[in-house]
Amino acid sequence: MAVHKKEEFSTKEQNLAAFAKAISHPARIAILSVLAKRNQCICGEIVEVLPLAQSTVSQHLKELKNAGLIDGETDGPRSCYCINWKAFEKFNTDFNSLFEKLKEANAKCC
Amino acid sequence: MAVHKKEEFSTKEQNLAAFAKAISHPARIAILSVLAKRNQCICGEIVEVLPLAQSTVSQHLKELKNAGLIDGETDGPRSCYCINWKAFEKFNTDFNSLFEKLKEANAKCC
DNA sequence: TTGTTTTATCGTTTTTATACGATTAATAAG
DNA sequence: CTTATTAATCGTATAAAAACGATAAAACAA
Repeated sequence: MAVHKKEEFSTKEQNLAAFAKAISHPARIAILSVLAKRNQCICGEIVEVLPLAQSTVSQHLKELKNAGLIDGETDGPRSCYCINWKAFEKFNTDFNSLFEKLKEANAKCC
Repeated sequence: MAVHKKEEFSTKEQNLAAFAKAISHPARIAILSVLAKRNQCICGEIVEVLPLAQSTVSQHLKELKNAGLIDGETDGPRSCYCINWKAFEKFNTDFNSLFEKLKEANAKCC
């Protein structure tokens, strides 16, 4: 049991789910929000704003980066991060292509 | 350790994260996609389409319902589900209000 | 070279999620 | 009343996520 079957779904479904997973924690929403407001930001500034330990923030940043939602590069001993807007545009497109089609129908159950 | 700190973030951040969490699994994306295409659908039809056991699908449906993304009502021994479009509109609004503002800036790191 | 600052990684613990089979509950059909 | 159909729930096993402290690595400063 507990064998994961994610790979049995379509690529589009997997991609959408992966993006959603990346933003499925309030800390990561908060990180993205800070990056959106400041355009770019070093790790330490994010740690100051969040109610989490440095190692935990670093972990969240890593997940966001792995999911492709942010880019990061080192600047001396610091790490500078910014949002990868292309990933957000892709999410919006795929999201709408799956769910927007019938919105005007506004059906109720049965 | 491993104390969860989700409650220390803003309501908006928590709501966005909760919505994202609900769609963070390809099976739930697939369920929503089926519901969007068919407008409404009984549980058994969804089970037929997905590569998962009935109990697992039922679990996913419960999560989607708890998160407010779908509505469901019983029809005899069957259960009929449909998408709650209002929840999707709210997600779109909140999502954009957090992240859309600086898109045109399109900044690169540092 | 030595020390300081900054961030990433490691190891660990606790909690949550995923998945299934088995069972239960409820309705419909005979 | 009995039986079949349908879906939800329970119990359980495994996997993944969240969080922290401690440590390591890298760059800069003294």
